Amino acid sequence: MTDTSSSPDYRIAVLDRSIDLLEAMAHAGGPVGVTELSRAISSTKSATFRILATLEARGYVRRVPDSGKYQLGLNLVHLGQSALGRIDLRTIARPVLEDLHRRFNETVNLGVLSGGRIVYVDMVESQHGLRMAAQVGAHDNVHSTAIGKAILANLPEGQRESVLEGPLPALTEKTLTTKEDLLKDIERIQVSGFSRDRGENEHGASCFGAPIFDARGNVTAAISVSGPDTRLNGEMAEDVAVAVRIAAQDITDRLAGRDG
Amino acid sequence: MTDTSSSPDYRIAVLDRSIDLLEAMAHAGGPVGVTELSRAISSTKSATFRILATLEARGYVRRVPDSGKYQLGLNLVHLGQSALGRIDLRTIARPVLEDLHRRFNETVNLGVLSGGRIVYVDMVESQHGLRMAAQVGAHDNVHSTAIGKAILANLPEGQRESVLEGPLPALTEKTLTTKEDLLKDIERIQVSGFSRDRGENEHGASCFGAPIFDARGNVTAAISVSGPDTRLNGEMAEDVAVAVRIAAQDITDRLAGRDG
DNA sequence: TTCAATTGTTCCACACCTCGAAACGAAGTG
DNA sequence: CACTTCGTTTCGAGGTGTGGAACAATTGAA
Repeated sequence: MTDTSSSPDYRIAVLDRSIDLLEAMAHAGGPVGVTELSRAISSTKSATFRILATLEARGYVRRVPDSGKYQLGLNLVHLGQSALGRIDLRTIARPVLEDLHRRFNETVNLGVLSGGRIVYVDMVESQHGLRMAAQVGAHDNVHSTAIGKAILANLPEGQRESVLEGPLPALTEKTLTTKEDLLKDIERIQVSGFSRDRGENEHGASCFGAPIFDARGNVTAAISVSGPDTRLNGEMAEDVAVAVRIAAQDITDRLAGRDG
Repeated sequence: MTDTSSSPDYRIAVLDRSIDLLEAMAHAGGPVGVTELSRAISSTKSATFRILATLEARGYVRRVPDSGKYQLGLNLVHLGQSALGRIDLRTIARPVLEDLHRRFNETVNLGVLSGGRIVYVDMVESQHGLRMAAQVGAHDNVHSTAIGKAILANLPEGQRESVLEGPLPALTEKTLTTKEDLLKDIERIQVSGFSRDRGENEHGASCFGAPIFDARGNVTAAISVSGPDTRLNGEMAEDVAVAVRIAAQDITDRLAGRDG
């Protein structure tokens, strides 16, 4: 994501480069060396080495013993948890997610809109071998997920427009990729109170979502229940849709201080 | 933590300062303004503003709407999860932690040694109202925790010495604060195979721990079961001690590829 | 409503910080 | 043994990030 706003550029180059490096390490999926990282961030070995040395001294990068390679350090976990911990939503929503999980034994997700993307902030995974799964902290699309569409349907007009005018890539052959198609779906969501992802984000997966509002009535998050469409169909699907809507309303009520 | 090694100083000042700022925000526990942050990191408002602008552009800091204050951004979650995800240990250990939790309904922890401190990487909390609890990503002392002492007892001599020569602060009146006392306790741990924290880290808490070894036989982590000493005593305590040792051995076997 | 205090934002001269290139030592490979 | 590649170190220099000041916006008290 680049800053395309018209605000003056206060960016600090070496800090941008350091973030590039951390993201490259997250992407690498295993220990990486100085030279490989310098190539990944289009920098020199000496500049890369100095960034690594600073991050290592502070515990944000770790040198793998006897290998000369680096990986992300555990102090990032604390910052990540602190970032998550700031969300009262997560604490309040958790019991509701667990109730849904107990009832249907499918994967239950909680996501928020952040930087034009959905970020998963909590998750209770199904115990079935075949199940939907993602990772807390992972990003996903707005236009092709049940959580994203549930939020989109309840955003103020201007914010919705800026999402719909943006890129709408096809993830599967079922993804809605035009503004017109999405607006029709959004109308249905506004009437029914829940969203549905019929294999739009992941082939063979089905997912029901519903929006969560804060005390001022702004949509801030959504929850969803997802699984293979071989399980989430017929009467089961109707039960899940109803339950997700009620659960999301329950979370909204708790956030507003109304007893559930 | 400052880098006190004798290695040449490759530190980048603005990166150190940026990390100071992120840590100050994590510590603040709520949205903070530019001036407050500049004071917290002993910098000027303009320098602080530029760091915030860069971090905000990249999603690592978020500006709270209509307030001019900042809080940690959700992109930190992804880095934190990536840092955690690198630990196969966590995935392998989780079912074992859950078994211990089901059996005793006390808080079960998994921790690793990192930067001379214990970092909790996973945790299953007791369902009792009165329970031990911490946060994944949180740090703790080596010399006063069951996890820390379990690791300490199995470190190579040189590594153990450097911990024991370091500061050994008293957390409670029961904390072992001399190298001599800790060495006696370490001998007992080496013979029995488990460690015990009798209110050394937290008044009124009891905790049993056992070490986990990697495929090469190096101690890398430990698990523990903890609760109030009103519950963890007598025969129950003996059962927990035995179970923790067996569980840690189970995790060690799984890491080495031996069927549990 | 007015005023003072505080905070957030912007600007610019310049000091010094970070850079890149080059060199060196170590490790691995044929 | 020779060559290649990588990690580490050094240093002169250019340009980046700084700090202080000024300005705009916000807040709170009278």
